[in-house]
Amino acid sequence: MTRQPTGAEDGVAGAVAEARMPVSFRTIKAEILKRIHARVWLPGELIPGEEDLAREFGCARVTVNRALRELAEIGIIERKRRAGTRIAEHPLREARLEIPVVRVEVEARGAQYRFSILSRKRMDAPEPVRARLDLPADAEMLHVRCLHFADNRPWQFEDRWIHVAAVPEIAQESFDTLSPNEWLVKNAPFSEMEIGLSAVAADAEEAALLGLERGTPLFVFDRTTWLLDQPITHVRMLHPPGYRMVSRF
Amino acid sequence: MTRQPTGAEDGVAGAVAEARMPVSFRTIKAEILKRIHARVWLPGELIPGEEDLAREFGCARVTVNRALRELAEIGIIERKRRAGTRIAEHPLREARLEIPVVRVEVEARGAQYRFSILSRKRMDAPEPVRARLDLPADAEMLHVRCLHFADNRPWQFEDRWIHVAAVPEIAQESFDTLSPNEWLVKNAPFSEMEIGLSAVAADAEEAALLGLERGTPLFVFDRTTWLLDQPITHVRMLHPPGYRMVSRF
DNA sequence: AATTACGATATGTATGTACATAATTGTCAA
DNA sequence: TTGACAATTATGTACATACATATCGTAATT
Repeated sequence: MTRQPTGAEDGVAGAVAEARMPVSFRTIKAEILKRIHARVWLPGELIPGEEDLAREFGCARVTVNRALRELAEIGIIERKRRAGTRIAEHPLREARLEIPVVRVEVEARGAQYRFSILSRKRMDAPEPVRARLDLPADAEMLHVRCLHFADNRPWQFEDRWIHVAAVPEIAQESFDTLSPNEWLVKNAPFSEMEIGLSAVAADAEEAALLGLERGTPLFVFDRTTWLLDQPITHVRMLHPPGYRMVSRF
Repeated sequence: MTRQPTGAEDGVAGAVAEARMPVSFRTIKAEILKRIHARVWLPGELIPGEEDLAREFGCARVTVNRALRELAEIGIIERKRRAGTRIAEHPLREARLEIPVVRVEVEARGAQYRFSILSRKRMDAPEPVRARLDLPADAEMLHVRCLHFADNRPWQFEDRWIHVAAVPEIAQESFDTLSPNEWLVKNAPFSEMEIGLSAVAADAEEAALLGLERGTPLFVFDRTTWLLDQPITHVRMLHPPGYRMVSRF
């Protein structure tokens, strides 16, 4: 290929003695943050346009654009087409919470993973579950209870309801190699999900299963998923104290 | 944010020969997602290189690059320099957790917000806090404890450590109009953050402050923030039972 | 005065090009 | 066999350029 439509690059030959290191978009991000912090630019204030910044930093506008775009993505600044870029007044930011497969999560800590199915049967879902999934009373549901272990110590108690019609293949699945969690992740793509995080006191059964005293605080992670408006599953996952869900960014 | 319909959405397939509308990186993202969903490309599988995809879509490599970069950012695919791009094995989906200012969060529920500073003094931080912030023992720290109310009922107990050197202006702040939370959000931008979610039993003091029995399960939300490697603050927020952090997407 | 049309302007995105960088692979020597 | 090193290659990023698009302000029109 090797076309050279511009071929310009005229003056270069004789003029430039020192080679300028290209300015990275990272450098620019850092500099912008520094200025915000140093109160050179105050919240709500309009900052110079991309063109100006590019001139100031001695780089291309696209480079400034990328820096500003990424800052806007994490809510540090706000941009509008004709209006320009301004420092966010209320940098309401969002964290991204990674939701791994339980097995991977356990193994990532260097522990040995194991799970055991406590029960698996078709039955009518209780009202709260039906309501969350928005399903009629007679919808065929599969109820699976499963205990996940890390180094043979209870790690998570999973209480799951599956809408059979949405994942018919699950009828044949016995979960003897893959946990319901992993099976669904691999076999049932979803487009929407709602997660809830909270804390509760262990009831008698939960305490017994997790090997804890009744009333022990449990970390609750519940999740409901849909594929294009069709409810797939609702799961409630309980963790013993000490568990910490982390996200860094 | 920053969505726009593009209006393009051309059939792509193959027919369009003349007068090509530029292919948007959005189009490419969508197409890639479609292929993953349709199992054209399976988890773990290597997909064609940027050059090939650019040729296939009839666009510049940079455009494909942007599409793939953004998909990699949300964990859909994984990229390595010499190795190429592959579909993520464990489509560990991630939830976006919005982290509003407490006041806004309370007011959004139609409740009346109020807060009260329990203590505010300079003191050495305990070892765990220092460790998390990666600060030496003699770093000057400000410790602030604050109770947030919704309709006069305790909503959150905030226990915060601030690295004074990172936010010197805080020395003069008395927090009589803005809570530490809101003050920092407005005045101390950060570039990195780590959040942790867990459950604990209320100790005697926490129980007293929140008007609960000792041992009651509390939902814990802790957050540490940095601005370019400089630690800013570490905060631990405790919520009474009933609190549920939700995220839908 | 209210409404509409339009031009100016800042951001948004696509392209071709070039070079940088990381990581795998092949090659050769110890 | 193994370790060092170079060649190869896919991704990562920068640049100049061009055009697209959303808006704001203002002028023209109703």
